[in-house]
Amino acid sequence: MIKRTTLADIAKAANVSMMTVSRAINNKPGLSDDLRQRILDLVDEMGYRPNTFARGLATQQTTTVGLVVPDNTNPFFAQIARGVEDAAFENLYSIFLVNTNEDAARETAALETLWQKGIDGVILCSSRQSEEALEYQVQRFPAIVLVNRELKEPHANLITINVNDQRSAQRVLQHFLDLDRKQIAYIGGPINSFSNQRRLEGYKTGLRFAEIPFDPQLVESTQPTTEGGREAAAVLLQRRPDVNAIFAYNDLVAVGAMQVCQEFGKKVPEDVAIIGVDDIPLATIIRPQLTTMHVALTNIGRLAMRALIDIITGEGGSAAFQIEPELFIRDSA
Amino acid sequence: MIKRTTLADIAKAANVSMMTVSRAINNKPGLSDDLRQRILDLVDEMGYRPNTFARGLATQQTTTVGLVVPDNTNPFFAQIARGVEDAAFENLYSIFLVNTNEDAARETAALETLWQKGIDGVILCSSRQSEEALEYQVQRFPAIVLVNRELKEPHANLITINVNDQRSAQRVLQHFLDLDRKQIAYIGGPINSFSNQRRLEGYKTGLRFAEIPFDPQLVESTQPTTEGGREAAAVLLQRRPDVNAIFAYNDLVAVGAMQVCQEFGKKVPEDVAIIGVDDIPLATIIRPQLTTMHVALTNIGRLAMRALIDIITGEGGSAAFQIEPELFIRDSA
DNA sequence: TTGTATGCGTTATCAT
DNA sequence: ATGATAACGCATACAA
Repeated sequence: MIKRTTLADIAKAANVSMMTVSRAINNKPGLSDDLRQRILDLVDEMGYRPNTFARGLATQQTTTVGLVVPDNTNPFFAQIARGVEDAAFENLYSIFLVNTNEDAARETAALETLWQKGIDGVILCSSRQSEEALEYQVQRFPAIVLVNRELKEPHANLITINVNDQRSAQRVLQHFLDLDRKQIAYIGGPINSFSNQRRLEGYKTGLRFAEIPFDPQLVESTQPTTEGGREAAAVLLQRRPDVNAIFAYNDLVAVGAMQVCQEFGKKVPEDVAIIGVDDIPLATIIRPQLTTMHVALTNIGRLAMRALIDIITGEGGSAAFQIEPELFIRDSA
Repeated sequence: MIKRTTLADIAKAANVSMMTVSRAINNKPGLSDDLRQRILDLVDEMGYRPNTFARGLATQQTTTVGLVVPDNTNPFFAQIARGVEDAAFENLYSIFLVNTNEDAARETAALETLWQKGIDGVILCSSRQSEEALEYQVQRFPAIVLVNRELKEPHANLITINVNDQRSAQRVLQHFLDLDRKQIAYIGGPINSFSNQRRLEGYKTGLRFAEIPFDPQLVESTQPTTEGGREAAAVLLQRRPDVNAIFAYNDLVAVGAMQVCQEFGKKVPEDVAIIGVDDIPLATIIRPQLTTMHVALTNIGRLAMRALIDIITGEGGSAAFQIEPELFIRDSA
């Protein structure tokens, strides 16, 4: 393996002090243009690259952030991660990726590990931590962006980004009612998921507007996966064969539900209309194409990363972004 | 923000030297059990956690590796990434995620950035670098695992993991022939992709075995996406309406091709049989379910990470793993 | 069993 | 304009 060239090597070769070299490569004033050029040439020639973490030790800035997601395999988070990574790359930041597997303990462990690295900030997606645990994390990290999660108290180093789940759910209900569907079921995600709770609220509010009594029999909870959607839909359809509309927690669940409906001999959308949330690529791949609440996932990722940088550089903080999804009407409803 | 507790803080509080504390937390011999316990208690109490990178500076080991993929949004790489991350987590390693967007220049830039961090190794997926460029990377990084790419020369700090694309393609052809299909098209991925070239070779070999002349008209190249599959299939079907079997570069392409076939009024698999590669989750979600060469993607990720650790710890290196895919017969062929 | 000196690669501070 | 020295947080080598 090639030995790394260090500042000291360049300094020796140029017959100057390390500080002069440091100034040269960091574009700081304090040396003649001639010398600077001579040093830069040498840097090029000897293939010198500053060690990020040695620099980080000295400056207390690592230009490195953590990205914590439940599962990078889930298209929802994959899209967000892509946005985060793109924005990070553009701003010369690097990202640590960690999966929590939807497990609060593993999430805590992940944050612990990240903290040990002295990174500049964290983007935490769909956190399962308790309010207090999160408060603690907000205190210890220099900067935090929470995606899909809120916190009661504002903090100068915290920005939250949330999809407007309530409105999203209400928009879905409205569309079902426009379609004259009244037996509207909600297949929700994990019960301890916050966005699930908000969507459930929106679902109830939507029903109230339409003066349809809330019926617990029309609500199921499940894992946010296709398989979860299948299981929940099967239970639901057995219990209430009269269902003619399903609002699914996300597109994955919606697709699972759609398949089970078809397997039960119900046509989509004629017999059962289905609407998902997120608009992941799968939504336009399956047939019938999924009507869904479109969320600009990659943009959320980019926004999250930029917000984090803003906090780090002291230009932001204490904001709460609301992302407004839009109903994309396709073929399933 | 809470001030970080350092070794020095603990040392002062315990009235011992930093070294004693260091020994205590690293489980090294050289101090009484009493003292060790007293220090550990203090560590707990004061919430001390060693700074990974400060430690890395001293030891030249960061327990951090880079994961370079074309696009973490692509289920293929998402699955691999998940395996890598899981294995990393289990072994207390952290991973930097970088997307290259299938762009060789961006890949080079990514590796440059990673190298600046002084990480312990890199897992490089589907590299688009030239042979020489890769040789250079192998020389500068302490450890490298190449997924989906080979190198002519072996290196002590290099391990490659490749799917047996040739055999994979031949198996597909064999299945088509069993089905009595003779007009077999190949919708390949990007022309500069190595696995694409190997699959094309396998396709040709398969034809030769069956004594079917190779017909360039039956080969198309495209992006490894559903959209790419759609475009290529449309061109193909227009040019050769007699096609009755399609071997697709991957499942995404296969699904796109399948849809276009259906839109052209061809039934799958009756009129056109289709087989993909990878067996991503989508393969079992769409209807008809996709017949495909199953590749244990998450396992590849885990294997890659473990191989990398083996090189780092000096227990491995200079190996070339071949992953044998298996034909999963479902409904599309 | 415990401590001291030194170095990892870089930057900040204060001199010159 | 340039350099010497200390500091970042930790570990290694060597003393005591």
